[in-house]
Amino acid sequence: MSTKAEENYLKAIFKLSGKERNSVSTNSIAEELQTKASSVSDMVKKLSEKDLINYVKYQGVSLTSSGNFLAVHIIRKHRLWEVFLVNHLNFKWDEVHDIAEQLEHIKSPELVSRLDAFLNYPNFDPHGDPIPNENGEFPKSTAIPLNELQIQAIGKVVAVEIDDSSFLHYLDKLNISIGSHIEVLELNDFDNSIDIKIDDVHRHISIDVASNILISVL
Amino acid sequence: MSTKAEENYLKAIFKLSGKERNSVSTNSIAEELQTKASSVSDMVKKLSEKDLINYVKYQGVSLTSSGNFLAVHIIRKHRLWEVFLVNHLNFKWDEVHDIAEQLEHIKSPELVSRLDAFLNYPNFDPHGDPIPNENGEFPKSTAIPLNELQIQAIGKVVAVEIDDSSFLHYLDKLNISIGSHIEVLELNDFDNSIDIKIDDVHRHISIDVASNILISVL
DNA sequence: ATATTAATTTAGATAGACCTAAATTGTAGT
DNA sequence: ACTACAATTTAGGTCTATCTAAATTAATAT
Repeated sequence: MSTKAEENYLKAIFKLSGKERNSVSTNSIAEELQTKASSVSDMVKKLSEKDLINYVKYQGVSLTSSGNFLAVHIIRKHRLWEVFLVNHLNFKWDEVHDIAEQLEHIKSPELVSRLDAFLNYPNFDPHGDPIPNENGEFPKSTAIPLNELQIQAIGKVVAVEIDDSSFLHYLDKLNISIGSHIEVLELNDFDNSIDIKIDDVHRHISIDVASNILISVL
Repeated sequence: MSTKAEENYLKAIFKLSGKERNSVSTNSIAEELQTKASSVSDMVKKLSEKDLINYVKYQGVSLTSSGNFLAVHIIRKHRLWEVFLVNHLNFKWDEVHDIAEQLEHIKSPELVSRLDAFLNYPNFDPHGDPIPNENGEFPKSTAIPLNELQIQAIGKVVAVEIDDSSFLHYLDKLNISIGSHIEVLELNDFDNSIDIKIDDVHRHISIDVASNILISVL
């Protein structure tokens, strides 16, 4: 049985290793989990003994298939709970992260599958992030980050890559939400910022914001 | 901020001290929480330092008003989640206890009040147990244990006092559920067992079962 | 090739929650 | 009033998950 701390480490490693399944450094895990590198060294040893990660001293870690499976299932729970909180308890999308962080550690496979059914087997959470099914498979998405669009491209916001409340709050202020239609007006080479049009309003956004907004091109 | 362990102790003390708010012994807490008396001694000291309980060595403990408040709110969360699990996720009443034990420790006042609203401010959980409101006040009930009924009395089952799945399963087998109509046919002095009629079927039940079924007399 | 530096690991502590075994206290029965 | 026993507490240890500070290893730059 995995502890909450272990689950948080697996989730962090999953997140950091990205789609390319890169190996992840001790320091980056420490940064992600707001803890010290020495603590990470300790935990990484334990996870390795449990065969949840591959670990060679001084060479970073990567998830084993069972570690990956566990991580994905925690993400599944997190995102299902977010759907519940937003769709049924009327939370806003920027309010649910911390609560879902707690709920994701509830242990009951039956609960997860019934929650999934109750929510009508959603494929995406309120931030547009894909929800893996019980086999750990993610729904496909062809979305690309807003900053990779061509000039004059028109697309629809399908997801955001950060679930941090200050970021989401900022998007709310710009009137950007899942489903918003966006047209790229101008790409500014000097700072990589972008001029866009949303609901006929012109906006100027930074690369940091744009790269975390996923678009499906129309 | 209270830990899970502390919350479980407060809940246990609340349960054991009963309506009379009796002082509770170390041993009984250990028994209730399936732990050792020495562990209870340790924890009781900590809770006392936090002013959640009154504690004098060798003389048992009782909840302070803030301890009581906390305990009641955990019970509130537990019971609200049980309503959710049974009414919305279609769990059976004998399946929800362990999951609610986990959910009750989720920390988010906003979540509790929204869940309460979503569930339509229920007064009783699926076992008929009263759900305290946000001020910690329990809805009144005039129900009495089945074993205290007079012969020939007719009543309705309004609650059960044990949440244990084997007990609930047994009641299912006897066809007893919240709302069942029961008539007392015979009281057997020698073993305090009772003959009852449910849905025109005669049943024989022990005092141990009867004392945990609460009846509202018709 | 080697020295510096940055990343990582180890050593040794701490805090929470538990344990066993030993010591202490309260109380019931004579 | 005293003794025996049961209940309770203390002492000292374990395990998990942290930490700081020191030591080690890897990588980089000259």
